[in-house]
Amino acid sequence: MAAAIGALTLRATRAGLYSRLTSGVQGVDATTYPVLSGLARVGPVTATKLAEAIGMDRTVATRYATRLQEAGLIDRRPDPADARATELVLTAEGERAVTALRGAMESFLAEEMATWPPGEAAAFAMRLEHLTESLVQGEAGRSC
Amino acid sequence: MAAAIGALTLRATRAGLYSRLTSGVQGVDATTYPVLSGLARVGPVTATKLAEAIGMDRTVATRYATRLQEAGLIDRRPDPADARATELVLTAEGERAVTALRGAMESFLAEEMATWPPGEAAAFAMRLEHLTESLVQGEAGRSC
DNA sequence: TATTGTTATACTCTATAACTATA
DNA sequence: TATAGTTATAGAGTATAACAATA
Repeated sequence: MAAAIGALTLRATRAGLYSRLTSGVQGVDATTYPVLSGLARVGPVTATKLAEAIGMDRTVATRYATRLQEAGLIDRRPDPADARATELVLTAEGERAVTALRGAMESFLAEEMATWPPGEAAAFAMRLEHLTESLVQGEAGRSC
Repeated sequence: MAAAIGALTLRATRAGLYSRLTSGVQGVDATTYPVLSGLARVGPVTATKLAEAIGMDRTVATRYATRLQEAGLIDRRPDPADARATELVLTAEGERAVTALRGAMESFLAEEMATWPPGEAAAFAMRLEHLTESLVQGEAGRSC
């Protein structure tokens, strides 16, 4: 179990997964992927809030957002409620990219879980999610 | 499920896990951890073979091995069968460090899995291992 | 000629600090 | 004064290439 977690969190594994997912989509790479998928998950938000949501530094998030904007996948618009804030939103092309990325991930998972007993996938996902939360919380707790 | 995998493979999560594990052990950090634990797993090997085993570049493995050697955790000895090769081995202090690291990981996992139904842990570990293998193999296969 | 170990170099990613504009 | 966004700078990590020694 420890070995499996170790292997899954290896930089090479992570980089391999992301680059495989993004290889078919123009304008996205392993580093900008979390920003794009995060934006798709939480909807239009400011860069600071998005950075918090995906566990990334503000400055990195804004830089990657600029890259994605240059690629035409996301857009910036002023927040009507706060003139300081800028909201990030997916463009139509960005939506298509996200759809493609999700499709690639889902087809991989479907293939992987094809032989699993019914109902196992949900239980596995729940445990994996909880495990990750514990890891993140444990880290956050350490700074207190 | 995709979200759980995404979160687990996030750089921040990985860095957090590794730095938490290694925070109590002198001479090991998040970057040298895979080298040390890999060496403990596969036994005395050359830097090139160790790098392959843990999915890391040869040059990076040798540099991190040097760091670990300077910290007194591993040692280099000539391979009797091949004068070109140098075998990496754990020192007594390195063995103690690995034991401490494994203990930290296992206590975390034990705490996490305390509420799981009996037998679930083994099934979960098996599926997680298989999932990771598929990710790695899929990446390797792409280069052919 | 190929391989091992290593070092040098350049490149990318990340983080700290600082700046501007607005609340 | 504090916060959002951004940019600049420095530091760490990684990968490509090249070297000497040996198979």
